[in-house]
Amino acid sequence: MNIQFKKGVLELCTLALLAKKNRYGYELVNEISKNISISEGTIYPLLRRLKNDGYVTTYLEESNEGAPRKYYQLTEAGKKMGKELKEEWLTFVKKVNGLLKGGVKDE
Amino acid sequence: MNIQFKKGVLELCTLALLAKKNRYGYELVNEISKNISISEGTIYPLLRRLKNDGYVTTYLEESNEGAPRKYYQLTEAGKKMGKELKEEWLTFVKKVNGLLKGGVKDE
DNA sequence: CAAGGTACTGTGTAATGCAAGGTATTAATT
DNA sequence: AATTAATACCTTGCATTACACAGTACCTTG
Repeated sequence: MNIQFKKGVLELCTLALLAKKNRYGYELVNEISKNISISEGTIYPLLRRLKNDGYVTTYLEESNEGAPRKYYQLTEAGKKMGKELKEEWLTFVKKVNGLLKGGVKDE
Repeated sequence: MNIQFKKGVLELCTLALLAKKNRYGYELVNEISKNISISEGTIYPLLRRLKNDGYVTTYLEESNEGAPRKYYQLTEAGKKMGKELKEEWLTFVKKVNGLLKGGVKDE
């Protein structure tokens, strides 16, 4: 998979998944990996960034298996950011697809 | 506009535009800028990379105004690369959009 | 202790932004 | 005619940023 396409999109995906329900980091990696190949070392720094920027809060919860899970929860700012990013993404895709098709017509 | 979304996509757009007809650098900047904001300093290094990788060849042609124009022309490898990148892009977009919608259903 | 689930860190890569520089041609000015 | 301005065009260098990859560390169960 083309690495470059992912830039900026992982943040969008993360916010979108968290908009559905709270999740812990390892779970996010697995969910996203179903569609887009990523590794843990990519998600955790991203989550820390989101927390530093005030888009998510975290809380710990015990797990039946393994270490306690750190759940991530969207703040109001995070929800807003998620919506905006999604809009930007959809607009961006339209523009790119426009370039892919057109380009000959005029001039 | 979200800078990160552009990563990898500019190459795709460039190859797509060149697939329609040969163009010179400055023209490419203007064409792409109609949809996606970029600057010359971004496109020229990209074009050089494409040339080094054997995806395009170049030839000079005089211009009525200003310096002679360096036209960029796709090689066979470039055409192939363009098609592949486009496929990858379309697939990628589908997957991302899938994540944006779904995410709750299963599990 | 072994194994696997979970969280985190550090270093490297690669694409883009931005700013600045450089060349060539035409038009305006002197 | 010579200088200058303006425009079109090409190039380079440094900073930024997100992601990959590999490695560390903890916890729990068997």
